[in-house]
Amino acid sequence: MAAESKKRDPDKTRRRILDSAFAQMYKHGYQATRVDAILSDTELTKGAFYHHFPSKRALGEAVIDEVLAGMIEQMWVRSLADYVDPVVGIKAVLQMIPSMMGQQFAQLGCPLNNLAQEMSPIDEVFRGKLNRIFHVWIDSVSDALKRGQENGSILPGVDTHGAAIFIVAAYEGAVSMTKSEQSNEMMMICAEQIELYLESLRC
Amino acid sequence: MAAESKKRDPDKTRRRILDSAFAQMYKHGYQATRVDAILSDTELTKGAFYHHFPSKRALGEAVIDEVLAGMIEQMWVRSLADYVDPVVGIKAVLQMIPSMMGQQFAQLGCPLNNLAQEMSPIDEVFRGKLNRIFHVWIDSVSDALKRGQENGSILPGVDTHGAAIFIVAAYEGAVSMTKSEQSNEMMMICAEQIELYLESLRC
DNA sequence: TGACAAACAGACTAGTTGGTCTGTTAATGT
DNA sequence: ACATTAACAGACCAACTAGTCTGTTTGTCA
Repeated sequence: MAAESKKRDPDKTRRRILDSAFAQMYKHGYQATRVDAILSDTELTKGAFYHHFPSKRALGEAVIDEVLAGMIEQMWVRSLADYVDPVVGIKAVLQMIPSMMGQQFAQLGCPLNNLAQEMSPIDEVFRGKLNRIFHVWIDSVSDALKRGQENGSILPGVDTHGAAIFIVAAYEGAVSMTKSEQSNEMMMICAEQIELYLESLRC
Repeated sequence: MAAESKKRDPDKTRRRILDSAFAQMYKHGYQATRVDAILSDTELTKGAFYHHFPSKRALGEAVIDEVLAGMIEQMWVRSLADYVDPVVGIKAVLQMIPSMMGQQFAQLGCPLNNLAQEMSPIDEVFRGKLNRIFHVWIDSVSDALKRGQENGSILPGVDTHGAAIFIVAAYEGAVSMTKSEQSNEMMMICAEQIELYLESLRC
């Protein structure tokens, strides 16, 4: 049978909740995300929801741990590892992301930064989780730059940690401006300047 | 009489509401700001509040128009106008703001960017107001750079508009990282790199 | 096949929240 | 002094929201 919609699949159900929650949190933020909205979106009920998650907060934390962290891992950490030249790698990622996520990215910004900005001042647990992801990201950029120094594509004098922080910060700033403007124009202008900065790290 | 707390001063009352609302919105965002919280903070009542503002939304818009816009005007537009050398001016503002706003800035970030990130995807009116302020800010940086080109402190080849956008973006990114980390360390590291970028615009 | 637990269904609740409505009090102009 | 209105006071309400509780159904394993 093809239409086996009545069959139970707890793992899939949990995933659906997680995905719907991510979409809601991405657009409205954690606080403005409504459990009821997730329920009508997934066509599930209160019973199903609270069977899989003890609370809205637990769901929020699970979204960070199981969805968000994986996205950064996939988009940045793994991608950068593929390139010998970090400048080429970072440039490639910078152009891949907007095209991969499409219009949504210009409208909704960076899901990690969105949540970090909302939650950092009001919840230490959320902030800790989000900030740790930021540092995984920064470290992956820093590592790429270090490898570049070892293979002679990056100037030896470059402070890789400081540069990595700035690259992530500049990128987040560019995404923020893009979101405020609701147009990819801002992203392209900023990307140009970031690339200029990246070239200045070259040998 | 010194203690004239019973006297009525509608302008001052309105200001108190506006200031309290700004503080709440700065910390929690617009959506999570509660009218009741403003009332207990200002020790006013529902009657007073809804006499001065027809709705929470109108209050939010007033905070943007009357508080936020003024802050950017004061912090950036007026400050930059005082300097002949735009690089010196931007550097000075970059260091003035965190020291002026103190610990709050590292914890709560940039009030303009906070609101823009929260509201841009879900409310066109808010986004329009916030984005306009961003452009006033960008234009003031752009104008400073143009004056620098005229008086020979900035390279003639520099795209002042693009550079101005990037400076604001990089600054917002730096503030975001600082807020996520809850430490001024991020701000200082990024400021260093921004200054490096600024020097590259020099003659 | 029959017990037993996991997976779900959905009515219900207690606490919030923005906003309304009917007053009361202070200023202001005549 | 008196009328009139702006500025406020605060009880009240309807809609909403996270979470609970009592079931019912489905899978699993002996």
